[in-house]
Amino acid sequence: MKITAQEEYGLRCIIQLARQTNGEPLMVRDIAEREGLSIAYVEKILWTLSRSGIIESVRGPKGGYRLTRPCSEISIGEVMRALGGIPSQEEICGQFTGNQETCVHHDKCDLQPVWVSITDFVHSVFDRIPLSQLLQGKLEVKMVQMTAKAPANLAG
Amino acid sequence: MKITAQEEYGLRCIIQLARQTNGEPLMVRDIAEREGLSIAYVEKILWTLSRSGIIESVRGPKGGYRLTRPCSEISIGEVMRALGGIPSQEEICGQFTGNQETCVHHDKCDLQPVWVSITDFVHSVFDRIPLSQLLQGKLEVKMVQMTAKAPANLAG
DNA sequence: CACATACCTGACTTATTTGTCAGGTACTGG
DNA sequence: CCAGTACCTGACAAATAAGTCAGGTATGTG
Repeated sequence: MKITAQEEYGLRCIIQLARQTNGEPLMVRDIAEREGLSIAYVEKILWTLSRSGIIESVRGPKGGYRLTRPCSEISIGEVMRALGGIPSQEEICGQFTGNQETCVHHDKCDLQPVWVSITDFVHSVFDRIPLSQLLQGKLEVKMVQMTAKAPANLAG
Repeated sequence: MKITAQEEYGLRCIIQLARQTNGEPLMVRDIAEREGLSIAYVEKILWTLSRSGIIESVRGPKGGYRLTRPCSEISIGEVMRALGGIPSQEEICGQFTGNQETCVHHDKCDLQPVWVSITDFVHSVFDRIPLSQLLQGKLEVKMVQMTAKAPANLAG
């Protein structure tokens, strides 16, 4: 379970935009410098984000990028999805088909409930954290413990 | 946040071993057939798992692989870690350093608490599910909702 | 309207992950 | 002690992700 470069750098770039309180667009060059990334790479990442409508560009002198909505109304989850993000359960099962066209387990998969639970949870966590919350210093995220159990009639 | 092929197929292979109730080793060929994977690929995956000591091989005729402990004493988390698994917080911060040697954010990173919370949680979920629980039909995993908040003095 | 600024975008290179191949080693049975 | 079975292992090939390059387009200023 890996965090991709797209996700990490994409979130970091959009956090830079969220920091921009005066409403003026922020240049790619500035973002690249602040994050220690190349201009070309930041352009590519921001282009991806702008296609999803989360950010928009302003061309010409004094141009740059800015959020299309206040940062309190944009969740991390939305950004993650725009960046490729966490797969849905269908995507997971459709992705690992081995040598076959479809997964050999069909709907009798022991692993599927695990992936579904984890990914659903991660989605729900990310959907509840707006960008604004990341800017307020050390964010505290508390998560109550889960329980896992098989149907009682089969347990033993 | 992607599930890797190693994790998916590694877990599926070890589930096949966990199904083997008579204590006899299971051949690579059988696993490959049941999972729709090539023999060579399954060999590679099982070799990785055997290096970590979770499974062991029996050579020669009637040989194969088996778990080194009862499946009730092996957690998914342990298997995931053997397969590359979920990164620790240090690994995440050390991985995305852009053009620099180290991440430009040092310890003032807005994103770090998010990754730490999520990965800690995922670890704790996986560590609590033993392989035996996966075999008992449809596993139910319930997770109570999390809360996220910034320190009150900075909120607004 | 010319020019500088700064975004736009597809093609390309490089790195990493995924999956295969080939030849080797250990064990068992006759 | 020979032959067949089945694991062992490094090197290679293919696919995907990460990151760069080059030339283009829109906008504001004098």
